[in-house]
Amino acid sequence: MSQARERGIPDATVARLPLYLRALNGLAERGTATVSSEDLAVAAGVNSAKLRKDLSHLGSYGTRGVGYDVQYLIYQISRELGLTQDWAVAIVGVGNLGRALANYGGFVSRGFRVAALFDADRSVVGERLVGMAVDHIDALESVIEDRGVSIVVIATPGAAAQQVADRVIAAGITSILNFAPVVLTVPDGVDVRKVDLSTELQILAFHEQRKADRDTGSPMMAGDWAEVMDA
Amino acid sequence: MSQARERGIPDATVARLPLYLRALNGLAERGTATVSSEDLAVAAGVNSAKLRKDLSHLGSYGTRGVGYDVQYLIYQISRELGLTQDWAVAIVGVGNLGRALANYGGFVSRGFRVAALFDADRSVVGERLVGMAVDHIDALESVIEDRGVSIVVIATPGAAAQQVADRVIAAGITSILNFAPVVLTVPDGVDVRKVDLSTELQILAFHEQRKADRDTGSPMMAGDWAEVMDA
DNA sequence: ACATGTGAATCCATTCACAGCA
DNA sequence: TGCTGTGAATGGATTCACATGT
Repeated sequence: MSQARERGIPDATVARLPLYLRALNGLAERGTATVSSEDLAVAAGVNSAKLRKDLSHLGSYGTRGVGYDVQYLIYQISRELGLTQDWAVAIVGVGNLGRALANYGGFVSRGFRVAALFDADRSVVGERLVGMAVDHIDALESVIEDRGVSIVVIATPGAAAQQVADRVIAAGITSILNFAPVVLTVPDGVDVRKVDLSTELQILAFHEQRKADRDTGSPMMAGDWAEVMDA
Repeated sequence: MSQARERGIPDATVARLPLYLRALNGLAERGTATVSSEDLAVAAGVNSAKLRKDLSHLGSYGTRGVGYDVQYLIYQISRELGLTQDWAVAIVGVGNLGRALANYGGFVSRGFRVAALFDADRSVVGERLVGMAVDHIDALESVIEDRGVSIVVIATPGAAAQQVADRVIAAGITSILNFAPVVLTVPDGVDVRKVDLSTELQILAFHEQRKADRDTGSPMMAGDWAEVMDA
């Protein structure tokens, strides 16, 4: 039975666990004690076979004929995701986006804590934000060390991002959430996840265009690319 | 030859096209005229076989023995993504995040234009932001119609998101970029992409925990979940 | 000689469908 | 009976490796 917990949970599964956790928290708030894979799947927006397979990678936490205990499953998923400890997060780049991230309540949900803010602009350094003074980027390494930061969010302009990544990695960081629109090059063992607004918009535009083409029946002319390109 | 353009490009490929486009723009700025799949793959952070397979879905735009013409490939990918027209984007929810998105220059890169801003808070309505007055959410349908909005970004609190989605969909929108931490339920034919900060952090925490466990060799005790859960 | 474009092989994820258990 | 947990079947995506064309 269950080869489950011995080695690696599939990436696709890990990526959905936060989703399940959120759905479970919603159920818990409404006082639901027990939930079937079918109901939980609906709440999380996935199909129930996938949900059961995903949960089976963690272990056998359900009861046949009954379903899953909501509180128990919340705990198991939280533990698996490492949310029973709290993680010190640093945000590098306190521009529009960095500020929004620092203030965004849901962002620093249970398990995470903004422990440091950095910027290169001296006129921003010292400003207080969510009860925390912005440090100058010069202090990056020492502050990361002192405050036990283990996850770094990069919210700088694209041009600065790789350099910031290099420095935090040298300082021992192995988990980076990158909002800058560049591909970061990092050594093995460092995890980078990226959030890329313009990429997401472009993917939507692609599908939107497809829908429009299908409706009008217009065949999307080949066109002379040269005239569009120069400037 | 090439079944390419006749029917659907794989989703995984579509999701990478913006990446290639960005890498190509970087090369173009440095005056590079021609690039091999190997070099472009490095710039985009993928492997070259994947890159070639991806591009082959668009057509045969390379030259054997030579590589790809940078400008030409930029044009072809742009066209495929629908970036040769410009898309009117509305942002719903002008809080911290909505403001950051509106101001984020790279966000509204070539092909996209912020055409409307909405908020439910009367004290925000009328405020000007990126040369545009914030409209009250009551005007959602009429403004979307009037300004030809085709992509809506939801940056509201979670509780309002589904309601906003229902309304914009009723108004004819079929492309939504959702920043609110909820699973949106939408009819077939509507595309939703979500950007979820806390999910990304949780995925990083999972891997970070794995690394820590591997280093310490600590087996992650089973623990009594009850004591962690009550409150 | 060289780099693309692509069948074939492989790997991973999803879905099906049912055995096993409460 | 009802719902979980999971082998088996399916479907996609990635990678390999080379035939093809310049």
